[in-house]
Amino acid sequence: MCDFRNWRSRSSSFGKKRSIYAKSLEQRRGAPRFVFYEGPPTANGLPHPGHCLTRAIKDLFPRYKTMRGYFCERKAGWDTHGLPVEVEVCKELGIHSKEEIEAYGVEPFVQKCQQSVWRYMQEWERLTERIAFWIDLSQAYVTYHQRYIESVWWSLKELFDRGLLYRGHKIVWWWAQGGTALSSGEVSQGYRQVADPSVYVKLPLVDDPQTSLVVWTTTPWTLPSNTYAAVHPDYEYAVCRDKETGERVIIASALVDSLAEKMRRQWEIEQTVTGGELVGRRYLPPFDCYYQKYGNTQGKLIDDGQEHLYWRVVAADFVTLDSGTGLVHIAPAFGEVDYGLLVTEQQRFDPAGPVPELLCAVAPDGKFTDDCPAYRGTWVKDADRTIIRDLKEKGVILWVDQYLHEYPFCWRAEQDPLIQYPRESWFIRTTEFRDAMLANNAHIGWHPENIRDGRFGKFLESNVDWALSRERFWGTPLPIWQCEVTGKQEAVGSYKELLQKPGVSGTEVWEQAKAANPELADDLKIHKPYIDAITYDSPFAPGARMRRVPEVIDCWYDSGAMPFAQWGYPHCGQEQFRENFPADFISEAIDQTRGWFYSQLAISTMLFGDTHPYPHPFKNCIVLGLMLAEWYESKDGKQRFLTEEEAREALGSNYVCKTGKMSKQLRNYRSPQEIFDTYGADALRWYFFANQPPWSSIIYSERAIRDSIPEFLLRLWNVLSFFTIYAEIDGFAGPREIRGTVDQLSADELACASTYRPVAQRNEMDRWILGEVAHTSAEVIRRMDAYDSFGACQELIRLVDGLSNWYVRRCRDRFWGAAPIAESDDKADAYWTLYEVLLDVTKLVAPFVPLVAEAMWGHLTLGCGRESVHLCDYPQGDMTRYDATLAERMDLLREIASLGRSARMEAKLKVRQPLQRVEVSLADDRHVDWLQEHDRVVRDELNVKEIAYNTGNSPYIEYQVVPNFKLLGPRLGKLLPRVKQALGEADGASLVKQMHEKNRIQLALADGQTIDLEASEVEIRLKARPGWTAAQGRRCVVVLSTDLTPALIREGYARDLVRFIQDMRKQMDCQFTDRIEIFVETDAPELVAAIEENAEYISGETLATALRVNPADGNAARAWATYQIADHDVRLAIAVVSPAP
RNA sequence: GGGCGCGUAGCUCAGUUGGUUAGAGCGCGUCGCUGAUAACGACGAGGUCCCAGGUUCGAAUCCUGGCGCGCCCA
Repeated sequence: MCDFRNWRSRSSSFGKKRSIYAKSLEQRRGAPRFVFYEGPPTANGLPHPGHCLTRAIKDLFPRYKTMRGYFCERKAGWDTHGLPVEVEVCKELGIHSKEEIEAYGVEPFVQKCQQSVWRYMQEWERLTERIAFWIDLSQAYVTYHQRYIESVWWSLKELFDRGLLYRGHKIVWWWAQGGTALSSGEVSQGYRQVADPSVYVKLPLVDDPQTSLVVWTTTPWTLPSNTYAAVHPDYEYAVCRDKETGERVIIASALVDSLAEKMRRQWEIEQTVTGGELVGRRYLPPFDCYYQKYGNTQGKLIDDGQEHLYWRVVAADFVTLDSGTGLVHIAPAFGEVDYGLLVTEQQRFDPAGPVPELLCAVAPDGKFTDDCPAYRGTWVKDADRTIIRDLKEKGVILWVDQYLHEYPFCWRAEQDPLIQYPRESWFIRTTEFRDAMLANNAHIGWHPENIRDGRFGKFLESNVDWALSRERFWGTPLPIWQCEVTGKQEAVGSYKELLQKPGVSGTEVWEQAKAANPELADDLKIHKPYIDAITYDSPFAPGARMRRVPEVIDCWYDSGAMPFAQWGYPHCGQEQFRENFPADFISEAIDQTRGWFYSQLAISTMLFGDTHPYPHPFKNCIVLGLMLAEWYESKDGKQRFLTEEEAREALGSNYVCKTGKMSKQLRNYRSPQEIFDTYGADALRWYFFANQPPWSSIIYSERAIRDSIPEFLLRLWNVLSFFTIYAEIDGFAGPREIRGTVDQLSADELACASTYRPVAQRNEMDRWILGEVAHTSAEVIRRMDAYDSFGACQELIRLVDGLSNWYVRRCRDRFWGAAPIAESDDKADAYWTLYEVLLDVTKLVAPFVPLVAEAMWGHLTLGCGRESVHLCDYPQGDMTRYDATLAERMDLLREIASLGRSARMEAKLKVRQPLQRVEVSLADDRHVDWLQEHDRVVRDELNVKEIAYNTGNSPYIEYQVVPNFKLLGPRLGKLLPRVKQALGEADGASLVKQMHEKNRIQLALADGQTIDLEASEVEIRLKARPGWTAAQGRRCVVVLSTDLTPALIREGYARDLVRFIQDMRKQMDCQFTDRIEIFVETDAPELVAAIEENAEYISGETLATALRVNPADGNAARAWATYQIADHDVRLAIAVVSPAP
């Protein structure tokens, strides 16, 4: 007998599982590949529940495809570079800034980073094992390994040589005091509300100095670097004459009234123009520091003609009317969109001549440079006040007040405001591939589909060049060496290539470090600072040296290169790459849209777009939803609990249930480890798979996980438990009875057992459930092949429900019979059917719940055949076994039973009370004969003596004929409501009669028109007439006869008695096979009569060898218990006469 | 501010080209079963399908506009 709790803690040894994984691969070698790419997690943080979901989904499909016959290798990978690693190490060292790292020493710092990467490796490996994620950790690719980096280098050299890598500016959030850029995460931590000056500045037109553009800014210090003024080309602008001063200002028409009121001016609109008409007008900037030099400089446009480089009106779609004036001061050095505008302008000019440059009067330390002598050396924020004063004197300030807004400060130095600042950066010209990427994207199978044209497609459409470089330490070094004299650059594709350069030197730095500390990982030699030491002779200038540029690259590039870099391609692994490109399947959470999904697609499109047909590098991607936590907290939010029980204990009813982001700080979720220990990994897996489509957000709720167990896992396990109990009793040893080879225990193999009979010879129930299994297999395959794991789970749930609540429930007595299997075909059939179903179900669920399935396999195979269910083929679903008509009939049978129970409930007649008769009225007569032949189950289920079926007139029901809207809608259109009405008003019975006789209905409408309706165009519904104990469904009505005869009542008493005896058996811990003697004492003659009349039935049900009513030795010492039947006391005692062996 | 997604039972969610009684599980209630038993089963109550317009013979479903929530990006 098996204990359902066993599988919870069941966890076979890692070593054994690994070997089965290896075997599962080995036996598919040479088969078509199913290629899976592992998106590399970072192992320098603890895994959390979200990772469980990704790992579960990533495991499901490879397991499924392997069982389906594909060869699916699963190579693990680790993402190891990047800022998070540096931050961890900084925390450990208690330092923050880049300067501090440099003071500490780049060499020891990088060494620490390399070690830190593996800090939580064990936890990751344990999670991977516990959630039964089959992946080859021993062959994992690691992004800091030399082989990996050289592969990345090769790709960068390709891009460089094709002119796709360039140096430009990137506007970053800059901590001037610390001299470092902050990541967006860091920036968002530091926002707080401040009051900044709000300044409206006049920019007089060059050709009409009495008229000024008006721009608005909250950062006056950016005004010396002003380059353009932007308008929205579609907005209307007003030229307003100030009635007091006579001067004119230009602002957006929509804002004239509100601004005039704010500034207490009286403006009269002289003229309106569109933004487009303003484009090209020149103005005088607020400061002349650059104007003196460039004020009249013109450049040659690519489309012929000349234009002034700076201080013109330009068009920009990002201009809004929400604040300001509808005209925007553009300082490209200090704003990302501003910079974008400059780039757009630059592209209009012929690069042979002068082109607009980035005007930046501020140094990296946040102080003004010589470009702006008036404020030289002043910290920009301190200069604001002086700037406003100077501009006032100059008469170009229209208005000044204060503006409250959120502004970011440095999270490590709270008094330091961040500024947007241009840094030199390397870019990849991804914008050139925008259309190619979109074309590639169009071929990808996204799940859910909307990602393609939605979030991901939209992201691609607004593509900007990839800012590749990072001014950091721990990352893949950018493989570009630069001539110290000419500044000319070249890319290097491998370490070997580097060493072969002429006059190479500097390798000794690494060699010495390694000699001093032999423990150092060899992969470090290709990292900073060792790689920076390597220089060689410049091919561009005699005597000059080539030195590496100092940057490392964005670690997203690392992971995006994994389709080839995991093999070290092209330096090695060319064959592996060819065989494993592109991937059939990847999966990550939605936050990877701009991360790994993009980096992979972008790199692959650029490198392999010309040589490989789309899509690549992945064909299908399941985009997972975010995982949310659920917890309970006190109403003031101060106390938090993970379960409702804990909350209730501590707070009574003063708690609320919350769902929200998972948070390490809040500690609002349970560790996956605890869930595994309590409920088992499969419970978690099944919850993830079966409770919602993977792309909807998932609430990680302990309660929900627990509650999801009974519906499927426990139910399935109980069926197995039922089977094993009786298999033991009857000595049914399935696999051992097979003469011949026992391997996967397929139908062919089972057929070799002497008691196994062809399915066609078995009864309806057996054929039905085997058909259900076949049908479900086919459906599960269809859905899994479409990456619809949720739908597949629904099918499995349906199957197990039918198995447990119909097949086993209705077939129990077949297992209870006394005859040995060898002598009872029916019993043998029951065993072989249930056995085969369980085997197939075990295989079907194996990819979903591998641990439970493996335990089931063990119980079913008794050590015969394949050692693991995971080495079996997935059941294909033998559809010759599926009889659609039988399935429909069985469905109807279940519906009748259900309606019958409903009717009993209404009449308050418990099932133990037998009834003489039910009437079943059906909408049509297609299945009547069959139902009549097979109604034993219904009689049993409803405890009735007879069932009468009818499809004609019945006193209990009336007919309702309704149109088949789907068919008639297109045919009749507007006529349909009238047809519906006419059908409703006509006499249902006569319509049905007409239908039976002519197979069509002629319907007269109110206006005299006649409509001809075919049988398929209407639907006949049944309705119980009021006053009967009846229940109605779509297809039938079940009516109960509630008249009880004395004999029926007595039979009900007997069933009551049986129930009490069974109760006593249970209390006495009787074995299922124990025989007993029953003693009954009662004064009620009708009970005595009932017992005597049904003695055989009572003894049979309770395995009694003797039934003594009011025995002569009534006072003998027995364990009497008193029960009540129909208000009479009944005293009962039982004694075991022959215990089970 | 922009993009994407989501609003369906007390809770968590299904609902496949629009078709007339909107489903499941949990929870709740009533009852049953007691040879699957530290289980199991049935039945029931519970819905303005966020709101308002529109398209249509017909809308939870399609369109438009609101409102609310979430994520991503500014």
